[in-house]
Amino acid sequence: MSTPKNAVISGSKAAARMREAAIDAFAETGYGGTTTRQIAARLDMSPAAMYPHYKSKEELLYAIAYEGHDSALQVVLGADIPEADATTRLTSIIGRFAQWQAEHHSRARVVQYELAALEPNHYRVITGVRRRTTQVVRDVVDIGIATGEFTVPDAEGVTLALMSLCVDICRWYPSGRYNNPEAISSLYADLALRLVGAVR
Amino acid sequence: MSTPKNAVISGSKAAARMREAAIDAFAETGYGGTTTRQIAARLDMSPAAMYPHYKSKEELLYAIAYEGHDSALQVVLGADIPEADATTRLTSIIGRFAQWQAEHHSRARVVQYELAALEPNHYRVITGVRRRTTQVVRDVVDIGIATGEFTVPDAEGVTLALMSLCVDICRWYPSGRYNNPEAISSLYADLALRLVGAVR
DNA sequence: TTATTTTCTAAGCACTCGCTTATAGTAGGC
DNA sequence: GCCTACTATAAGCGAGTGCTTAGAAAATAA
Repeated sequence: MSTPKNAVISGSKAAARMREAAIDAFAETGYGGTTTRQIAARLDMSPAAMYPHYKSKEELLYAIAYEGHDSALQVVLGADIPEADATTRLTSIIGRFAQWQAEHHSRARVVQYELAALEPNHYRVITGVRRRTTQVVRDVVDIGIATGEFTVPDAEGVTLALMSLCVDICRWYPSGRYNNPEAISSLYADLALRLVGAVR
Repeated sequence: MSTPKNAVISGSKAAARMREAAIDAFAETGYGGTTTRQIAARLDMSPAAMYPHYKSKEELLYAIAYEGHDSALQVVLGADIPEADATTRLTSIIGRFAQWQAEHHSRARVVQYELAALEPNHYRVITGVRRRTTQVVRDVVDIGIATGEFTVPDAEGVTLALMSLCVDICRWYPSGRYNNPEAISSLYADLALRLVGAVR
């Protein structure tokens, strides 16, 4: 779970609504291009309404970024099937991760593109969570190489590409025929197997 | 060429310096998070220094976005080898396009991530240029499928993935061993051939 | 109920925003 | 030389910025 174990995210209903409003606003106009008044206005509240819940605009972004990255990590961990072969595992992990990026494309955009606005200490926490998510994929790639299921000259490069491909979904989704999370999921599962040269 | 054929980009030396300063600033703090005063300060100029060259902050962004997208299109067109086979063409195009993204990662970030701040008319011009760039890749994918060089169940999806993969470079570059444009170029050329299932 | 804590608002502070205006400096053509 | 066109500045306008304070309202606990 993500909610109570760190003091980062307030459990209050109003705080959650503020985060949702902020996500929409940040996704549309960026962190620097969004004012705290605009966020409050989306909830028909006064300009000061954010401050009982978050000490600053940056703390609000941090709460959003932490919740989002932790959520993505849980999705990847939950999609893994440790007892299955590497091909099945990679299909499940990338399919679900890509689906999450599509389903939550506004959230994903804020969470992944606005990190530069975080304080150094906050930034470090977020990149730590992100590293753990990447490591789940990397481990499966390594196992697939070891068992001979995958043919990969460069595990680091391919892992980078797998993550990069999924993360970029929030920049363009939806587009053309790829306008629903299920279509994304199956496309990206296939692309992932191609990238690792899986025998099929 | 990109400079004189449209009135978008001023040929003046000072205007070019303003664009460079703005690119660095926008890449670091985003369009909304950057002030015109900060841009001027990078050139040790007064807060009003931008206005003889650009009517507004948005016009400055538009000039940057247009120049950047046009430059990327020229790179892709220049990398194509129409008389060669599809495998060679795709290798050249994606290798050079990815290399450009790495070499110009600050510029690429502004050009690709800050488009939402453009006026609708300006936005439309930019997406037009982007569509032409994508079409170059799409055409080669289609030809490779037709000649049997590539095995692709879904040309639209694979083209989307090829572009997406390259565009996302500016979000993370440099990283680990992938810290120079040549390494990016060869990695991405290989990844592209994997994605299209090229016979090798 | 009353007492306590939490959540919100009205008002406003010190400062910054994009941009305008009026003017000074400067480079090149004649 | 001098005119013209361009490039820059100083000063400042109206509006908006993140955030603070004091206190009202609302929810929760006793």
